[in-house]
Amino acid sequence: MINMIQNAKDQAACLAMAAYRAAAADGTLPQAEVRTAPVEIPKDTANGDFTTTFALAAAKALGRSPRDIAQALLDHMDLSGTYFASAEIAGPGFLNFRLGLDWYGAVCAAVESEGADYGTNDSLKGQKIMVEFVSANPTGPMHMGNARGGVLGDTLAAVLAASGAEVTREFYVNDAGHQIDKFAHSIEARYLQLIRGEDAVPFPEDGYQGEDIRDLARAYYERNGDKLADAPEAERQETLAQYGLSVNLPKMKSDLRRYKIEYDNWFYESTLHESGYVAETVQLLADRGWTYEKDGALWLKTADILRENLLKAGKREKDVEKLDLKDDVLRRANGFYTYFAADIAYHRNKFAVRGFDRVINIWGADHHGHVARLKGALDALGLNGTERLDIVLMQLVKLLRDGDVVRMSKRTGKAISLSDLLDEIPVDAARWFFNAKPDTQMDFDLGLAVREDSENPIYYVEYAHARICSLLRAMREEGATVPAQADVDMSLLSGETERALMKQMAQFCEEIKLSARSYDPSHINRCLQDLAGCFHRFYTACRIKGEAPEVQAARLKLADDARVVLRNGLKLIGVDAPEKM
RNA sequence: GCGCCCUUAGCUCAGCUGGAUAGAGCGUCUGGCUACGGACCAGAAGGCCGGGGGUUCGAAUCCCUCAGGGCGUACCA
Repeated sequence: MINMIQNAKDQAACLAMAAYRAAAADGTLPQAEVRTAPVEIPKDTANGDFTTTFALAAAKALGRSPRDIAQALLDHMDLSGTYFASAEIAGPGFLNFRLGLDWYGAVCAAVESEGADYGTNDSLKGQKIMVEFVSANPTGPMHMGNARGGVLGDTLAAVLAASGAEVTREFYVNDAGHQIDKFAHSIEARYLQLIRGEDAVPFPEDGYQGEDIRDLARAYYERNGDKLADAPEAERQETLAQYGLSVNLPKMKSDLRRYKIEYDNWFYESTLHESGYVAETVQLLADRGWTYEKDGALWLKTADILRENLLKAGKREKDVEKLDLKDDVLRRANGFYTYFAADIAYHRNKFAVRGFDRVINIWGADHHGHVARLKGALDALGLNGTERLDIVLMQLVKLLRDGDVVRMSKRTGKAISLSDLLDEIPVDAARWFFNAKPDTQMDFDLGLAVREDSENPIYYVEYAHARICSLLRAMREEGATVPAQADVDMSLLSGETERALMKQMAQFCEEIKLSARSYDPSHINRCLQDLAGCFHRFYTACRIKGEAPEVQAARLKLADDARVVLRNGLKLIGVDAPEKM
């Protein structure tokens, strides 16, 4: 919970504001409405640890040059008892602060006192959030897109939880509807082909062609023989579909577990249909006047809903007219509900029944046309989907092997599945690489991911952790122990590399918060890479073993602190922190 | 056609709510341990931030426009 970056920023802002008030009080600066002093970290830390642009921003309102304002602030500022050792004016009017030893000591103290919880914050405290991700069709194996979505969802859930939210990870099982019929028809055809011969039974035109369908039919046949051959068609299809799901779902669960993803809940679409919740939800939309019948089907007035939302969001009327918005079918002429209807019911359930404050879905970018429609439908139900439902769209993955595009698995000749991927590369490498910014198209190089050298960033980070563990082992053998922070003389850790390391340890807290806020946990990867770099540089510059006892103790403590932060960060993204490599 | 996303170093990408000389990693080149793990470290070269306009003290960042790439526009899921 302790975030020393935030604390320092707050303090710098207070100092600047207090200085301004003092300067205004004695007439050095004119009185004006100035609410806050923005504080940031300079790009080039040679300019200081923190800076405020107060003087630049207020120049106009105060009618003075930025440098004059900054000088007046400096003249009215008292740094005693603060985290800062000095302040100075630079450039066009920046006021730069330099941190003192107390701040660095506070960072190390926070790592010591919080341990495995170090880095967490409470910015989302009290919020009940669901992250729904992967939710792959259970009619076949999971593919590469699911690999990326799996990591993103799982890691996003982790940083949200680390920000204080009560998080539920959910998998939505599409075990109903059209694609299950297709699944049933496909297995049925393969099953009957086994009994009557390939030529005697036509395969449905839009059926699933994959080898896995044949495998399911064969497995059922081997276990149960031809007992379904003369059964009524509906019963045969239902039995085979259920059999297929009973094989596929455990396989998906085990593949995901192998990927280190554990869900809190698997939610079955079929339950929404069986309980009448889909029908009830559609009825509710009808009651509210959002539906109409045409050509035997029941339609949702999506166009009206979207138009209203767009105008509310500030779009111009003529731009909205150009969009050619269309309505959606909720119940087909054949009486069956569409996927969209079920999806509305599912999301109504998340908010209205299970009481989530916020719902985040990870979707492939190819579904983006669906986003506004689903949000709008929830708005129409009075559930404020526009505000409370967030869809993270992830661009698709282009798979490469040493620079060449890979489409098919060498072994099976089919699209690469999640389990193929994990056969080829270590799970930690997959998790590291797929934790990338969702909205950029991504090249994933299998050759790079398995390479165990400096080209592969994951080893750089893991190596830092293993190196520290190795040091600690060696020191333990010599009888040296990691001291308590209270016994560390911080003035012995005032070198450039030590300071940089401690600052990066503090920055970790910010990155978790930022990852949660921006729904982009890849900040953690970069932060860890930087942290590992800080450690390696410190370790190269500063010997530990054999130094004077107080120096050795202080540096050993710092190394151990770095180990804790590295481990916490790797845990967030689901990568092991190895003690040896 | 219309809409959404993307474009920063040779490659993969950072750049948070506009701030100082646009940063990392890899690759390339040059260096560095008889001492804690060289899977490391130091240094160098490498850029009209896709093009063009605008907004302002100040733009990679905000607005407009053009170009290139991806995706979508179903009584599919």
